[in-house]
Amino acid sequence: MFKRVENNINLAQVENEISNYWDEIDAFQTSLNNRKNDKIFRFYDGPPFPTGSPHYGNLLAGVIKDIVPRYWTMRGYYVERRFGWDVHGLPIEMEVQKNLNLEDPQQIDEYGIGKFNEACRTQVQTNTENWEKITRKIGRWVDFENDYKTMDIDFMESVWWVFKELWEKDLIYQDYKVLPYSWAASTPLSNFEANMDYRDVEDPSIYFTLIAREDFNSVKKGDKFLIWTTTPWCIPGNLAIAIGKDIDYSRVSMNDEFYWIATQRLQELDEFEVEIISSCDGNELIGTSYIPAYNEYENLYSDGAFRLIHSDDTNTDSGSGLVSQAPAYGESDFYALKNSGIDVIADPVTLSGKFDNTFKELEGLNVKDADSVIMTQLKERGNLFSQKTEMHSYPFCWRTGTPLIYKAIPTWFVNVEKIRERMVELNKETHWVPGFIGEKRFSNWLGNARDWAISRNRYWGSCIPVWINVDDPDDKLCIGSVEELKNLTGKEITDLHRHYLDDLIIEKEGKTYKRTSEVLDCWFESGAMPYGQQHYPFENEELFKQGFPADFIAEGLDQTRGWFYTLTVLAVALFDSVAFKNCITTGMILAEDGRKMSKSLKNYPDPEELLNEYGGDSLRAYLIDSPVVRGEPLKFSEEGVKLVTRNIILPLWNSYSFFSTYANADEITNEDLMKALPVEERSLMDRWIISSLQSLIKTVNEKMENYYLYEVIPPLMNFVDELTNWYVRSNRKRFWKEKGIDDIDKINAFKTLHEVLIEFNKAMAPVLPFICEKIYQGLIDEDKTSIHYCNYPESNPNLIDKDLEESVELAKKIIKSVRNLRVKLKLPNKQPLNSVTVIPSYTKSEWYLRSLNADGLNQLEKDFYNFANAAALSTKCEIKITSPDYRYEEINNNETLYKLFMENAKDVGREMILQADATNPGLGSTDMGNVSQIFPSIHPMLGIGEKEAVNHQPEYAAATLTEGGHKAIYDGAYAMGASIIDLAEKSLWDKL
RNA sequence: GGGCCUAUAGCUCAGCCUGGUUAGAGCGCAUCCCUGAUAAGGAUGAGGUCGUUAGUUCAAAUCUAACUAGGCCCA
Repeated sequence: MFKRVENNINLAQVENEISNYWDEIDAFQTSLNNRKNDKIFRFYDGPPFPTGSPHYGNLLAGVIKDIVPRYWTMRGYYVERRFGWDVHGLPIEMEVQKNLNLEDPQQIDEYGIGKFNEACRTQVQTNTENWEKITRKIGRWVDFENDYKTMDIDFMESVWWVFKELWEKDLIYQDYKVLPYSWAASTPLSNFEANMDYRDVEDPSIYFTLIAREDFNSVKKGDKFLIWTTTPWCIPGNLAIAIGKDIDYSRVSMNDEFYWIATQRLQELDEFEVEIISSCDGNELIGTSYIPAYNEYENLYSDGAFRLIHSDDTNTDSGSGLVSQAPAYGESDFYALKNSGIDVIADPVTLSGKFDNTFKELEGLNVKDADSVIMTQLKERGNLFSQKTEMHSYPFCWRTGTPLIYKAIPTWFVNVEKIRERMVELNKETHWVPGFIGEKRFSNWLGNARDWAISRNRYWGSCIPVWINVDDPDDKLCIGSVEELKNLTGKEITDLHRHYLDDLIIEKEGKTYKRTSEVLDCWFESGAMPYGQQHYPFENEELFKQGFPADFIAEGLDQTRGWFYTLTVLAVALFDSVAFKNCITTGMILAEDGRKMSKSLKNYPDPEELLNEYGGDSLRAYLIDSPVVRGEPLKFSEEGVKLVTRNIILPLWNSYSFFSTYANADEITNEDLMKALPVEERSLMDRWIISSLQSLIKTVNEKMENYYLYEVIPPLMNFVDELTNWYVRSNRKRFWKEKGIDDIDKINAFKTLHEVLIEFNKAMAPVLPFICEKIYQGLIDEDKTSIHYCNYPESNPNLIDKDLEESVELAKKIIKSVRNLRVKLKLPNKQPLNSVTVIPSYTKSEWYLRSLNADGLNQLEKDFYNFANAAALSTKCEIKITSPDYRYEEINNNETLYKLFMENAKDVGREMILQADATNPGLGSTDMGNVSQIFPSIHPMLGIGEKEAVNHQPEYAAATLTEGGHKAIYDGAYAMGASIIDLAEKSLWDKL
């Protein structure tokens, strides 16, 4: 017997009970074990940083990463789901620094790297608890025990293997990178940190001049190049002047001297009396040599320094169109020199932000203090042209409050440019949802990829496994495994973090090697995750190969530059393969006001409280049925979650509670249900709801197989409506019949509802794992089982009856129309009607109505009336069907017919043209034009593009029809000849 | 400054690819009905210069271009 359930339901409480039940029967593990010997569906979990508690973005990713694996598990695959933690990197270090009150790297060094790193390790572990709790609440099945952490020695060893593979493929090199730098903290900062404290400050704004060394094209020796800068302290490091090759420059005379300036910037000299001597393109100036303001780096002249070069970043929006280039202090300067083939760098500034002894007059001066000294010196040497100050926005160190500078720091790179074309090529193999992310955004990004800077001057991370000969910096050893390191050092290796490695010296062939101090960018580790989580190639080789590349991953849009990218770089570099075959990219979740969710503004509901109120299923359904799954932003609204609860989850529960109430009252058992007739012998309505469910299952499978999650919820919602508002509502009386009266029909009804509920809940189970489990448990007799062990329903084409579905669709329309009429006529809903006259607006309706009513089949008729009862028609009410008249006047006067006509008009029109073209080659634009000429005042109805018709390309001759279509068809056809009239008749009426 | 995305009813979004109907849905709002699935259910109605401008076309929410605003990422 079926248990009776309350129709009141406390979702969060029920979900908690279900969670406990799953624990009890070890449901997740069992669902995996059941598929142990089946095909593998490989899923990669993108590792989150365990800082703070999870936000909605994490939850969204978690939901998608649960739905898809649940679906494929039910489809019969083995889907391992290991949780991943990205535990290295700056965010954790920051958190720990704050806890320990350590302000900068110097203080960390004093505190002790070992103690600091161990504090990071502890911090990571305390954070993970919260994640487990919330993950449980959203119903995500994922293995926390058999997780992977980027700090595990196995993971870190695989990272070393990856690094060494790249090393041996000659994809790793060392160079400089210009980074935001805080001299007070003696450390480079991430861009993120650099953006944290911008202030408006007053800085010098000067024009200075540099003198042409010799004649070059229109440049004469002694000419002065006019250059603008707001950072005078960079002038000692100047090695070039950038111009734009397409910018026009003028040589002007002023006080008997000759100056060069961009023609568009001549206004800078308005206050002087100037005369333009000549002008030329920047192109002609490239290569001109000049004398630097300071001569300490004069030796670099022979290496190509002190020339005019091109830079894309030069513009004429401000300044003079000539820009001082100091490659050590500006990223764009650095690349401009590189691109010009000048491989020199000059950096007279120490790590503490002071000038070294290169410049005697500046030694020991802080760069900002040096500004005024340098300006004085320029003035003395005659290089200063003008001097004022300017307010602008400038980055400051968020910790020390001192101005940041940009400075070239030695950095390790992966040579991505070498493989980027291959990355673009291979990326085409990945199925992206939504498509534009992969085809446009990610593909563009790959195509423009620059070499990847992978080293960080930090502490808590995987170490760069390179030991350098202390006497010869070009002699380097790359270590690719623990074993290798052990053999070379003779020491037992138990951990690969800095404090275990920094003191390990390698003595080899009489030479001494010491490790380079940097750690790896933690993005490198996340990209190495496919290998790290399996400890490949040291273990699990077979397992790894079976599951690479991944079948599926999902993350937010921001990961196109993050995880998606790093996965791709490493997979292409190592295996010439994509890393994942299918990728769902989600949009960003914003607060309801459209701004970013912000803890301080409190403009969003706390995730945990929201889950306690509405439950995980509600949140899941809300997120999946929103723009985020199409890669667009979502304005998160608590009200939206509430609505989903009301529109999907409660009605679904109600339909089950309806079943349980009456099945219980009638003491119906599973054995009773076995007595039901086969589907094809059941009533029309039973066959209809079953057919509709089968069609739904077909659709849902198609969408899920292609990862179009956002196209899954609407049809599911639509079915909930059909089930609750049409099937249950119009069949209630069948369930209420007393015993002994038409027992079999009652059993059929119960059986149908029972079947539909079970199958529908299976179909919903990946999306709403809790409520579907709860309902399933109430419908079956078995113990200790779970809906998630079931096979996913597959559509049975024998049970699908499209004509029947359309008939019912039509019946629904009639019923709605009758309700509508009652309202308009102010007739009470229950007042019996003697007759209702239905004028179907097109032939097909008539056909359907006949099949419903006039087939002579009592059962059909009865069913239809049952159904009609929903509209409170009397069972004695006569439904008259009259034939519609197809004369064209009516088309315009009949809304339904008109709509239908227009739906078909295009096809009819196209066919007419094709036919006309085939049978009457003489028919061309003129004829078609005539048609529209004949009735210009009525409507332009038959249109054809001149070109297409003249060229006789019927496939392009997409004649279409507008308003007044029917008359137009007749008239148009008349204009074209009788054969077309026949065609018009035939094909039009066939369709109508 | 660059790449990508978005702009349609008070709100959230369909429709656009493949031009042609009287531009749809849900929520909200108003009015009414039901009260034997009731923290429900149903009906009706009001509400839209389809971001702006130009172009292509007989015809543009739909195609093209420019612009404006917002988002994400990168400089």
